[in-house]
Amino acid sequence: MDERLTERKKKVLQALIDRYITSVEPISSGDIQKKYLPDVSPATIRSELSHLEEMGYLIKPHISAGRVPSSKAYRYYVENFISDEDIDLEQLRKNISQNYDSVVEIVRNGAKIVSDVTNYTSMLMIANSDTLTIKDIKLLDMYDGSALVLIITDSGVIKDKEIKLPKIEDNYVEVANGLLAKSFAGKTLSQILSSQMQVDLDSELEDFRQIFEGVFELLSEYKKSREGQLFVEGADKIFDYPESKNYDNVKNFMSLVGKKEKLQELMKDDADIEFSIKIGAEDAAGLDNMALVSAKYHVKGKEVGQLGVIGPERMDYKKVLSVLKQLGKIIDNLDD
Amino acid sequence: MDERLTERKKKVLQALIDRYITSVEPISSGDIQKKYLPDVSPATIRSELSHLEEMGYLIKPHISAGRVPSSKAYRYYVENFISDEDIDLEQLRKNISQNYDSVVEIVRNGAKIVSDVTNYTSMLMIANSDTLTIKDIKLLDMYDGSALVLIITDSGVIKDKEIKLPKIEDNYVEVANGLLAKSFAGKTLSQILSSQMQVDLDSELEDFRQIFEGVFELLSEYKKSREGQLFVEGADKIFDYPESKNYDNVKNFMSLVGKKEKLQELMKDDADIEFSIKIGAEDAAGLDNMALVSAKYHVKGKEVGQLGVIGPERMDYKKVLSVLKQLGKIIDNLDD
DNA sequence: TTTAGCAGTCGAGCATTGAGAGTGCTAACA
DNA sequence: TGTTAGCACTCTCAATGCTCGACTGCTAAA
Repeated sequence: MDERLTERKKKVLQALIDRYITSVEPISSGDIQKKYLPDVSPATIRSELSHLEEMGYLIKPHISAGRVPSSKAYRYYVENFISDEDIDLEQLRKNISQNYDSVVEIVRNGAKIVSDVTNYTSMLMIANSDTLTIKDIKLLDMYDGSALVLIITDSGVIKDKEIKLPKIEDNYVEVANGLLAKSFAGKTLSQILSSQMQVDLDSELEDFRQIFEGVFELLSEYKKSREGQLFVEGADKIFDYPESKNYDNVKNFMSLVGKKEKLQELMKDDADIEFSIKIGAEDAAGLDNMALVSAKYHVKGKEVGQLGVIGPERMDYKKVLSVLKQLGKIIDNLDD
Repeated sequence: MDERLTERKKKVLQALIDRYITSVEPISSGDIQKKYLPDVSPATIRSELSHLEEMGYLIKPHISAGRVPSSKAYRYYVENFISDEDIDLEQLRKNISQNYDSVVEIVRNGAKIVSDVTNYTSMLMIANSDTLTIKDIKLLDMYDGSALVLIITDSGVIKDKEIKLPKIEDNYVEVANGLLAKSFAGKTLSQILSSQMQVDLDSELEDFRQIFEGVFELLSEYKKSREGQLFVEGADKIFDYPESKNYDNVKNFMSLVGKKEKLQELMKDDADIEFSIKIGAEDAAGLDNMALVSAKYHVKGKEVGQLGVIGPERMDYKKVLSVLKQLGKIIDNLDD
């Protein structure tokens, strides 16, 4: 989009969006003139508006109403009108430190925090664990025919689970431990779970096949259990928006928020972008009149998931972006 | 409530409710006469209806409309008109076995299953862990200044976590293990976490205070992390109900479903009842025009949580109860 | 006790109306 | 060429009144 807007058109557009975001009612030429551009007449603004409408930035609900921003306008808005200075860091910090004790709690409650602070519906999706690296695997004999499997990973997470042991010979567990470490240490979860590697092991380590199969099963179960888990908070926030006056909006919103798979899909879409903003149905099917802002989260530099906000297209992008950014920093910078 | 209803009144009431549950529109005298009691005239039914209304079982939305059941009517209905025979066991079994492989998955997806099958919003709450019994606690030296804590409980759950070790002397971990086992084995989580016991230990085991404190912390964190976790599925189901035509209904419903604390409270209320049915605001504040059916869940005889359905007051109680009962049996009877 | 008949009540749907809000256009002006 | 005032036009919204249809409650008779 290399359409250039004149300075005045920019001003008008920004004024209209700013105003619309707070009032959520069609904005008229007189409105803008009074509060933002008192030096020109409403008629002038009308002609600017009508031009902006031609360019696709504005929509008229009907002929005798004011105008409303289009998705394109919001996109222009987030790209051009939002700067980092708008961020209110301290307030969020205070808010969080007042209500949450530990880091773990903050991460666990990420969605709730964001929803509380922004007053929009928000969601937290746990990153998939493909790049999780195994540091060590240990079997711990429980002396009752089973063993405890400990999987030590690079993100400090340890997965525990019991598996049944085959007939136990004296140093069976010990040997198995050595083999497991040798086979798995340093590998990522997805490397391990690729079928190729399974075949290799099958032929080489016949005696320990059972153990290995158990471990594979545990790993894949673990992976599955973490796969894109998604938590939604504040779904009822929509009733605080004026948009909820319109039944279809509520229904759309709710049916989207209810479909976790759909949300996961939306969140996953841009796995490689730090911040993603999707506005309206043109950006993602099903997002009619809605927008989704999401951000990656890291703990000690390692990606742990995504946090997102979903709300009406006219959401307060400044606020949402600043909250997501700040929370991201807070989470990433903590020393456990 | 020891009001006796005549046989005919019962018939009329049941007919009206049955009909209302499917049509969700006020039921008229003629309606009932035609489909249920063709041997008497509408006028007769009218007088019965007007009597039932006096008794508080029926409500007239307005004078020229038919009648609608009151909360009291639903209560009478679930207590008197539902028998166990109505249950359709096979279909549910099939449905579940088609879509889910393992028991773990069924438990994890309990809310989703119930929501899918009943077409109502449903929720799953994990039981609190007060009665969880510790079988053993083991420290596993990681040789990097920290140790892995393994807590082996009676429900096969094993909690894993690292804690920092104080200066390590040779057999420190070994001794600690002995002490931990001696102190904790056989106790329940709530026994351990009572402050009384902490004091005992403080005086007796000064050298290992740090370890014990670490373990206490882990246990209480564990408890907290499991405390009444609640998952809601199918919140958007309300849009399939005719009730959603009414904006206030939707809003009420959504704001209840959005408030997890409130839902937890409602679920916890009757912790000692196997099946609980709450109908309308008289049974629980905030439940206007809604009903909540919930049931305890057990795995191998041990309570693991509650499953509930929340929907309009006129929900299909037969179906919901049968699904909850059957799923309960399926979960309890499985051999891992 | 039951019933038929009938008057009475109310809601849903529809058309009509007037007020209010904004726009687009035109013609004049800088 | 860009800006402006003025005005006609369009459309929504809320209020009003109307009719139609659906039930009920009552009364009087069986």
